[in-house]
Amino acid sequence: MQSSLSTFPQNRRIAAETVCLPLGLTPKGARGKILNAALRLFAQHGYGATSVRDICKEAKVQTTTLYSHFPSKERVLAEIVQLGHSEHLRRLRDALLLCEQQSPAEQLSAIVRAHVISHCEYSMLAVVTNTEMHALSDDAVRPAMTILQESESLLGDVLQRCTQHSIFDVPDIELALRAIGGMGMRVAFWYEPNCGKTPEYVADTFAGFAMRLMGITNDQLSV
Amino acid sequence: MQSSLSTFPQNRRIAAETVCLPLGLTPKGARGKILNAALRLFAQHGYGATSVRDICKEAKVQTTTLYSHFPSKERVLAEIVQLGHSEHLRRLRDALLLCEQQSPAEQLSAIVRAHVISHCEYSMLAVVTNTEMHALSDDAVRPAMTILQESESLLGDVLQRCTQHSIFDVPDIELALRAIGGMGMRVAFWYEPNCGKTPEYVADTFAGFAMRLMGITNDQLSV
Amino acid sequence: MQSSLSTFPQNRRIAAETVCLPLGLTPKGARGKILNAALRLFAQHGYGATSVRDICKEAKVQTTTLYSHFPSKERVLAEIVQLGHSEHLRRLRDALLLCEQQSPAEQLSAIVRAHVISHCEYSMLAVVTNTEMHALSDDAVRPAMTILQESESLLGDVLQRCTQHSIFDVPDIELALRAIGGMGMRVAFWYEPNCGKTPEYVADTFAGFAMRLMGITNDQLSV
Amino acid sequence: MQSSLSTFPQNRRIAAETVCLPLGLTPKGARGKILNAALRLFAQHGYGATSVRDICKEAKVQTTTLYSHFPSKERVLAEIVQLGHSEHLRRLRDALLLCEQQSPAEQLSAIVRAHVISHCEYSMLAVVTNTEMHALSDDAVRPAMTILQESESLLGDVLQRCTQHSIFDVPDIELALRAIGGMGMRVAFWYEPNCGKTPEYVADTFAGFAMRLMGITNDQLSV
DNA sequence: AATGAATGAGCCTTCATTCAT
DNA sequence: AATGAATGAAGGCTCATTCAT
Repeated sequence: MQSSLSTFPQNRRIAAETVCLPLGLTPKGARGKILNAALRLFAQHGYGATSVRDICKEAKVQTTTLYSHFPSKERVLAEIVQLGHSEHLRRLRDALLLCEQQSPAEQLSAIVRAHVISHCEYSMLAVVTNTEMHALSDDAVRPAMTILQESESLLGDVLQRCTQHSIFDVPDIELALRAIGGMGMRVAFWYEPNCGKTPEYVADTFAGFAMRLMGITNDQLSV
Repeated sequence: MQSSLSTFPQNRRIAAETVCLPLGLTPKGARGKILNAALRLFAQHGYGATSVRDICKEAKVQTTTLYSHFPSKERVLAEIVQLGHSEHLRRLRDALLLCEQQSPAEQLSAIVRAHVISHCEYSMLAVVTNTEMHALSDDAVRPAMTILQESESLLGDVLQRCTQHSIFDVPDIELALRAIGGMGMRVAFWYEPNCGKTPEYVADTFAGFAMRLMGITNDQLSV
Repeated sequence: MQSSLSTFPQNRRIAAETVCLPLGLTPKGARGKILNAALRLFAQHGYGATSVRDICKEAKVQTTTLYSHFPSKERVLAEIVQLGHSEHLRRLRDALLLCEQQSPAEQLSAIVRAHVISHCEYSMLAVVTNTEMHALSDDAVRPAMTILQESESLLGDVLQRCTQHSIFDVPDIELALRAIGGMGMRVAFWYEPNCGKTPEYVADTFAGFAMRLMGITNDQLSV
Repeated sequence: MQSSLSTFPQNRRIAAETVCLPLGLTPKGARGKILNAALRLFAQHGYGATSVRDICKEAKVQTTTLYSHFPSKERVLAEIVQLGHSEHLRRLRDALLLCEQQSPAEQLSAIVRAHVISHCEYSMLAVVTNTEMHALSDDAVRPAMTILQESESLLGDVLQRCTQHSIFDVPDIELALRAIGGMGMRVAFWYEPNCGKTPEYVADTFAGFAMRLMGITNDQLSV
């Protein structure tokens, strides 16, 4: 078991190295190169430890080019954070749409799976989104914060619906929400494509964890 | 349910505001004032966004005084990180020592409780310890990393022992470890003394979550 | 005779005040202004006692402008030192080229004259080049050192050739080299345009000194 | 011949490494240790590049101990410079006293010998004395300057007396003074005990050089 | 859009020095 | 004398950003 558990692998922040922005959401040209470069550097070294020069060197553009695409370094981060939360919300929503008519248990499973998979696939985005938000000013975070709260409401609502079915039995729904949300968020820090597990496998397993945590047993599920 | 779930409250990083270093571990005099000030600022704004001048203003000492106690800003962080991991490990160890002779289930409960309580009580320390490690050089992280891995081994060993009892049923012990560890770590970000729940209550609830996650039911426990 | 002999006049280091970089070698724009300012300040107060801010104030540029032209304060000095040694070597070479076919005595006279004149005309450069080299790191001095040794070899070779003519009579050629080199180097410290002597006059006189020092008499010369 | 001529050996400033303050003039106790340490460091790295902490570490005393012996770092240098010029003057005087009744030629030889020998034996002192004087304030240099001028007058007077004898023939006595003084001063930079020549040998040779430079021939001398 | 030079604030750190003890 | 902690100024250097071109 030993160090396979290490939450901070060699680079002590995020295990993944290559996966960056969701392809569909990456702008073309300089803008996209800058966002991808910034994402990687923010994820690996943090916003504060990354200079505009660093970003531009990584993106292979001039320093001043960045300023013709973004008004400030902060806006680069804001864009990434926004993009991260948006994509996350979109995934949760899409997952729920596919099982609207099904049982709360199915919905719980679906939303946790979506939550986990997006933290595996866009781990860099998730790490930056979750750990560098404090570098943004009040005005700059507000939109991202709104989206974040919507995502949390989505999960919260599912849990709420679960409590209305007797097969669930959860002592504190708020804590359950935090526990399920938290275990999924951490995935972004340790998951990496070569870790031997597929995103789907991790997602299935974590969905099972969430179900159990909510007081449902495998036996009950399979019934 | 609403925004009470927000993982990033007003300061968008850590909810707690006052609790700092463990009392027993705080050095006397300027050294202690500096560590506490740095801890608070690192927790709230991050290492990179905190200047030595900021720390000294908060600690009400001169910048040169800081340098007569620490050789560099990096060493201030290193000391905090080390202290955080040490205290965490100590708590896990102490908790396990008290139930050495008891069942794996009791041990699991005890270690998760210790894990969660220390993330409630020393939330700032936990946040810095877990999110600012990447700012340290290889040499500076090494000792803290060693302690961190020991803590993880401790929890991993308990989980391993659980699998040898038929009342547990866990599909992937490594993922269980990450899930249990992760949900506890996130506690530091949202817990704050006035949130309406005591550390003990949160700890008990999370210990229950962990137990369920490992496939044990309340019924089985009470037997 | 009195104090006109003082080797350390009013500013106790170098008598000259205005002459700076060789015109032909001065880069245009900010780079040239910085080099000239640094040269004057290094000559007058030394490298260690001159701050980057001092240089920039003298050059009337921002400190950051300096850093867009030079990677460090050390490189500013390195550039000056290199430039000084290069120009010195060039002068010695040019002088020798003009009398390649002539007698060793003519060559000795020519090289000493060149040595002295360049120490008169570029006295600041010579002072910095000769007294501030120790502030450079091993890597930074190496190129300048190479040029310096080439200059010394040039003079040494001339002396060597002199010994093969019976009109010369020198007990220790190495010491003769050091004496002739040394008396020329010191010129940079006391010579200044208003001292009442032209560089040519000083050079002629010192060339005569060198000749005598090598054991040749005026009588023999005129023969 | 080649690099044996290098005026800036490996440490690029002074060849000598061990010889420090004249034994007889070194104060006992902490004061002496501090002066010797400062001398070595000033000689090797320059006054500006040597910190009070450096001096104290080298002298193996506390930083504050220095301040109970000297009012400032500048006074440490002032003391060394003064001591250097005093010792130099004393040596010139003593040498002249021994040949007061003899010919100007004997006197010239004697004073040049004393000049050179003291630059060999106290090379560190000479280097600091000659290259770091500019770091002193006007008030702090004045006494040393007075002594320096006295030394120069001593040599100047000897040269003056030489001109009154027809065996000498010097075109410009001021330049002769600068040449003879200068070649002797440079000795401190390259002489070191293991260079293969004794101070006496160097002194004799340089005295011969000075004599020739003044227009006197060996033949005339031996007559 | 893109370029190269420039800007001014601020970074971490070290300096010489002082003061109670 | 000697100590350890403290002081305030200044050190070299990098930052995000702007502006003519």
